[in-house]
Amino acid sequence: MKYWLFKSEENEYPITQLKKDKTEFWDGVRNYQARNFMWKEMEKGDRALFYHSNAKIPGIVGVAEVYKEAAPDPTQFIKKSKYYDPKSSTEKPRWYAVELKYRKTFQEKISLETLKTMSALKESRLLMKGNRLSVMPIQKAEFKAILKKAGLSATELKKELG
DNA sequence: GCCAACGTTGGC
DNA sequence: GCCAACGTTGGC
Repeated sequence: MKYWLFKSEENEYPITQLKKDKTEFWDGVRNYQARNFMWKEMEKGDRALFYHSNAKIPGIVGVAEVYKEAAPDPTQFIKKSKYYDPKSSTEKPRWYAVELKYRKTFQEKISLETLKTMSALKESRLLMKGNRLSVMPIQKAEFKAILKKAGLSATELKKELG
């Protein structure tokens, strides 16, 4: 079981939408590192923190899981799509994405400001300067510390940790 | 809306 | 393979 963090712009695709949709194919990622995490490393059942970026108060708002392992992102083939990539082909797709499944919304958002105060996250990739990755790995201990901060009960914590 | 910090592209 | 120009991300 691996742990991840997915960023989503709050005004584009908030967690409330994922909750409604239940599952969502995470298309539109056009960064090789982020793609490789999804394509090469993610497995069904992996847990993911859901982060709202470009929000008034950016922060982690809940938990999702990898529901389906990576498949070619169809938007790369659609000329009219803003995610269209003329250098990609169906024979050799360039972009892959996983499907996420909603799990849980925190009672309260854990703001970026709060995250910065957590000693468990001192080494975290999320807080590293200039980090712009929209999909990134999270250490199990970091994931756990965040769930604790979110006020999950021992039972819930165990369930979300998997 | 600004801008720092990247990542990508393409000419050479 | 270098690097300038350009595009994007995301906090503020």
